[in-house]
Amino acid sequence: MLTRSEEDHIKAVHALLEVGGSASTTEVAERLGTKASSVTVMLKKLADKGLMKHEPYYGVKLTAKGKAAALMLVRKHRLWETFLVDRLGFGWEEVHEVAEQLEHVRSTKLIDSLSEYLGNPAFDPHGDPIPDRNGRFPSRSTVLLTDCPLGAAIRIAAVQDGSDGLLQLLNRKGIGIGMELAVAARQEFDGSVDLQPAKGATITLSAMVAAHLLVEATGTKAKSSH
Amino acid sequence: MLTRSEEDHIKAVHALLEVGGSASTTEVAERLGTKASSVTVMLKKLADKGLMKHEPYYGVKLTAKGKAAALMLVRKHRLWETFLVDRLGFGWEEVHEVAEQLEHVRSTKLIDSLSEYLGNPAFDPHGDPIPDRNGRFPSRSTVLLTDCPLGAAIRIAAVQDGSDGLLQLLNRKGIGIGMELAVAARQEFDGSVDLQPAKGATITLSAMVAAHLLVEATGTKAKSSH
DNA sequence: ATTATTTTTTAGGCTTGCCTAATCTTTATT
DNA sequence: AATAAAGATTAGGCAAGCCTAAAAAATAAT
Repeated sequence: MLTRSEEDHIKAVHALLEVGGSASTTEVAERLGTKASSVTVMLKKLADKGLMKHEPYYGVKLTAKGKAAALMLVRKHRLWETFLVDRLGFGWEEVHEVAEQLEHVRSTKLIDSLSEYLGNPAFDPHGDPIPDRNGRFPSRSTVLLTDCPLGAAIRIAAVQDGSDGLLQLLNRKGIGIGMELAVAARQEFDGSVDLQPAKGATITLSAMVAAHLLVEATGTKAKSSH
Repeated sequence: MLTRSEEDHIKAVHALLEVGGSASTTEVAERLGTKASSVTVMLKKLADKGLMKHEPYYGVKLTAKGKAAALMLVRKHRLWETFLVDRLGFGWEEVHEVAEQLEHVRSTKLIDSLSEYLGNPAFDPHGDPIPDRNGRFPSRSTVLLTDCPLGAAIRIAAVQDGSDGLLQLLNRKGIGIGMELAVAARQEFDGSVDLQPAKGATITLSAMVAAHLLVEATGTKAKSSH
């Protein structure tokens, strides 16, 4: 059985491999608020347990077993976030820390019951996909708002790596998951994007914010720019 | 801030003081599955933190601060049990272990939201009272089934210290919290009790089982024995 | 290519929370 | 009251996880 610290390390490695393709000792340490030396020892231990492949000085990869463990943690984390927001009325910027604790509770029955109770949601309040009990992700074709053609009709699908500050900013601008908009303009100068809701004022997002937003194209075809 | 182990010790001490009036080092150790020597050290540490009064060789008492901490743990435990049974469909004999983990999650907002979500229940699925956020218990006058006069009309209020085995036995006999019955007979020989539901066959409980059942008198007056 | 820098690993310590074994202290027994 | 038994505490160890400092390896810069 895994300790809490072991679970944290697996989750950190998995998250880093997801985005960057590599998970360095230092990066893992930063993410966990520990030191590289501690991480080295821990990764070695997890490698001995068969959860990772660790080539000293060359980084780590997760084994199938390690990946399954990571996905189960992601599943638990996102289901609890969904519970906190949908049922207990938390704001989406408040849930991370609590979910971080809840995800370590060990009970298969609990997590499967929770999923069912919530209606087996496929996406969490931030729009991130929730793996099913076999570790399979729901499929969906999304693209970064940054890469969206001008005039495209889109739906906000997810906020990637949303810090509390970013989520609060989106709250203030009135942007939420599932919201439908059109890409009205993009400023060459600073990369900022203007979004037009069906009704109401245009919303301007900086390039920095846009780079965190995953969107999916809606049925409506993109208009050519004018 | 308290560690998980510290919380476990406080809870054990509180539980022992509740029933027996005293909490010996050995009893605490048995309850936690550790050794008396470890408990001694831990209690001393908690005393240093101002949560207990520890007179070596003479036992411990909880300070106001310690008692508040214990009550908050009881509150969390019982609210989670209620959630598991009422919302996720767990059986009342399955919830203890999971609640044991959930009770250590730290978030005032979480527990208050959960309570509200559940309708601020005053009693958990075993009939045990749930302290409010200020540590106050709901009041109710109950008596052990063992001490109930013959002929009394009663309602099952709670199961005290119900092991999984006991709870399963009660399941099989069809006894549940809130059930209304009359005390139909008591056998001198073995102390067993016959209970008569409004409809259906008489249920016989051994003295050992009856000693775990807390009941409250219902409106109906007790008939004299015949 | 050699040196400098950055990154990773190893070595040695510290704290927490547990253990066993030995030493009190209190309580029971004779 | 003296001794035996039971219970509590202290002493010394051990594993987990973290740390700092030093050594080793990989990468970057001259």
